[in-house]
Amino acid sequence: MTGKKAPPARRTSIGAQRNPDSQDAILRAAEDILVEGGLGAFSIEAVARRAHAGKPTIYRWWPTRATLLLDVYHRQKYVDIAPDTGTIETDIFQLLNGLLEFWNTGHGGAVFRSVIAEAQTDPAASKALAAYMADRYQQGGEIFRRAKARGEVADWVVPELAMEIITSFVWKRLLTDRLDITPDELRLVVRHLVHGLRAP
Amino acid sequence: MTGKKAPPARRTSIGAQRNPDSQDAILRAAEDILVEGGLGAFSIEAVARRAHAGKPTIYRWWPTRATLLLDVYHRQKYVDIAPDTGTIETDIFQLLNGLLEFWNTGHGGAVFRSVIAEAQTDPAASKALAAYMADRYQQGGEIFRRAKARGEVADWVVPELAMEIITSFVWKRLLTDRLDITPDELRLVVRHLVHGLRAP
DNA sequence: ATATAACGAAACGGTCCGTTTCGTTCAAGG
DNA sequence: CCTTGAACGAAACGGACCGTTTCGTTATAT
Repeated sequence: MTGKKAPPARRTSIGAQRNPDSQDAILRAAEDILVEGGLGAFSIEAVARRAHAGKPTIYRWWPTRATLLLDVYHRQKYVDIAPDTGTIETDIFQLLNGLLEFWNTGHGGAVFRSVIAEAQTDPAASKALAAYMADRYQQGGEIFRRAKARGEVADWVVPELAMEIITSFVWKRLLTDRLDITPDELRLVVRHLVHGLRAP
Repeated sequence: MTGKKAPPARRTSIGAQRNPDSQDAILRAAEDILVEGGLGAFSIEAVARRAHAGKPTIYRWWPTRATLLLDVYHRQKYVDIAPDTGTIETDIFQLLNGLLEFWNTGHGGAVFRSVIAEAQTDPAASKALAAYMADRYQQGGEIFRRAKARGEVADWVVPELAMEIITSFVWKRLLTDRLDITPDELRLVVRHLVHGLRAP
């Protein structure tokens, strides 16, 4: 819960400039609706009602549903994408575990699911998501660059591609409502990824 | 393209029983709309218009949007989920390559994307998708059972989990509009999965 | 002091929702 | 053979949300 109504009375213009109170109220209302009712309940009308804001105010600053959604998403503060524990296997475990915790405990999971779903309909959301993911892969790829420098991972490993591979499993779990992964299960998954499937 | 209008004139009741012509027309119209306009264009109204069907006829047989969507999806005929080439690496390559071709060349990709997106909103769709996936993992897990019998993959590998892992990468690519994977790239991905990321 | 822009509220025409009402066509059962 | 009942397409319903416009108010920027 991020709260519902900060000013009890009517909020109004503060002159010829954007009202940060309105902005906050709208983003908070949007997040609350998304978490409580999912993407199905997420409409501009509903956000406007809950935030006690006018629809034109929302449309002025967020021209589409997707931009508002992405703004809610970006307000979430994220986990460490490139932990440095000294070994690649624990790095990956830590990364995925942090991601799962972020999705499970906060509102991150519900919001991110919605962004992905929106991207299946709205090309702008799709593009924004792609750009965001590319950036994450670039940053997170650091754990593989370090591991390659240590001689720990094979030289044919492409850091960005490896990042994409190791995160795709938890993506799928997020989208199929099966985020209840125990640390033991996660360790097994990481083992699959690091050591491969071959017999020793 | 599955065509648009089979009977040029008005289609009517054939008595106190379901009219298969109407059923076909509705499913074809639904698929066409989905492929042409995506999930955003997919409404019961639009399907009824295009199929020259009454809305009550659709609601009678498909109580929700999700059930119609899933029916369209299930009409797609699918690829071999458990190829048997003799080695696990080529088995996996063949499996993923078939999946990519199915998604890229036919309508399978567009339809499946929509099903996943719908599952983020509709709990019924989510449940149906989960059941379908569990079944696919069970069937596809056969390639790992065979490989374990050959002593080719490690004995700690869980077939169903391994299936989930190897398919999650292409899932993510489907959902982020990046299915343009060359055979070389795919081979590299499979290499990641089979041999792991470690240095030899 | 005036021009300008953001604000919330209310209302607009339009689309889709899910349902009901109608006249029809025809299989099933007495 | 003839009545009953169910499925059919069409049309219309109230309701929700869309994206936009119109309004009176507020206060910054010039």
